[in-house]
Amino acid sequence: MTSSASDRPAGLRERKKAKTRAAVQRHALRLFGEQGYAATTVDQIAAAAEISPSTFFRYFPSKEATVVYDELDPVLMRAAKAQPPELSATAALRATLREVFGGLSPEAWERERERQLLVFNEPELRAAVMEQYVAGIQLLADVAAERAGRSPDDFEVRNWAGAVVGVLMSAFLSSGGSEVADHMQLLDDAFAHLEAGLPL
Amino acid sequence: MTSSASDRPAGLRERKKAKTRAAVQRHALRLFGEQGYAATTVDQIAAAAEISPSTFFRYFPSKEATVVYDELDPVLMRAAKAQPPELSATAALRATLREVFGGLSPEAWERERERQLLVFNEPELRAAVMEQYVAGIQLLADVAAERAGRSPDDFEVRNWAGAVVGVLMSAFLSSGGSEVADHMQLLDDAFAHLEAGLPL
DNA sequence: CTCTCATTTGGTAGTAACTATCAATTAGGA
DNA sequence: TCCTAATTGATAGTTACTACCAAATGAGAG
Repeated sequence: MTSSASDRPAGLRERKKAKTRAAVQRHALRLFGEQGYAATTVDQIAAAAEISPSTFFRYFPSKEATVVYDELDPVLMRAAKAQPPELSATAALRATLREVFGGLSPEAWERERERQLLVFNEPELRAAVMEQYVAGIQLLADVAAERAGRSPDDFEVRNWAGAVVGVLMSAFLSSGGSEVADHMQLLDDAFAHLEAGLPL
Repeated sequence: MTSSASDRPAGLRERKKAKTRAAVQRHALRLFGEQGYAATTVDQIAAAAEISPSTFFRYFPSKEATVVYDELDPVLMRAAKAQPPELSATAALRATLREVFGGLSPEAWERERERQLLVFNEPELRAAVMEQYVAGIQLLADVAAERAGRSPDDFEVRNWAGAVVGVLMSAFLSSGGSEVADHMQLLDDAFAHLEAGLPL
């Protein structure tokens, strides 16, 4: 590689690939919504997107991946790292969520909501998304560790990350398909409750 | 059904079924350990247990189920409900875990540890187990709600359950295959940290 | 003990998610 | 314009899982 391919206008090739990828995902989500996840075959998705089934698997490693892929993860990471260091781990997290989700376009929100609705109702997908949450433990632990000047393997750091992810999971499960603003408020309340030691 | 089949010496039929079920699971776990989960086919398991592949699926709904099935869940539930009502939700949980896991036979421990090791190393299985954890949120919320005289849908109750499950997940992930006693101690420390509001 | 009936079993055929591979096409640069 | 490398489509296979039917087998009635 003589020059990084991560910038510049991007050749026709790259643009076409991005477009195909987006089209596949769009048709997949549409078909899942219309017929249900299990009832939709990869062949149908490929046909709708006008590619061969072989090509489908070149763009997505699995049928699940069309739903599970989360474009927000890197954005969240960057926002988290940019929080002022004097904030506590939980406070920084709350600020990050407010920042990223607050700055989301209405269409992005709508897509996100549809995705969640789908994932919520299909057991297979729920399992896949939970894997993402588990990966999230690691990510959160990394960020919190750096902020606190501790190791990501530190017991308390990992414990914090686990509890946070648990709270997120629970919030996600409770609010099957509720309103957006409510959801933000709910998360904020949840973290406040967590910081208070979860009194019942 | 003129009389419940849940007691009495149990006919030859029932005994045979239980034996077959156990044999299938035993061979499955053995093969998974020897060759890895993905590399072991259902046909191999069936052959080892001397049944047909069809019959395998009559005993277990999926290949996953041979590993994921958790015989401890009902025991935990009963122990949790038997805790004195003056304990806080978290204290009751800690007591329950100490009780159930403390009273486990060495063989049961060994089996449990092997299962966890397997699940820990196979992504597919991890996803399946996550589903269990999700179900666990509901169970915990139910028990805690009854104890606190609140609804299982109560926001704080669900939040507590989510955080607890998150802590369990994290502890489970951190300690890939450590010693048993250590694991108990670790869990206890984790819950103490949680009750203190997770200070870093 | 024997006959019958419901349950259990094995086999066959099929579907759908992937994987590996190879030949044909196509974009980009010399 | 031609060469090279990336992208694609098609073909053939594997594996988890389902639906179905026919043979075997345990349980109870006579």
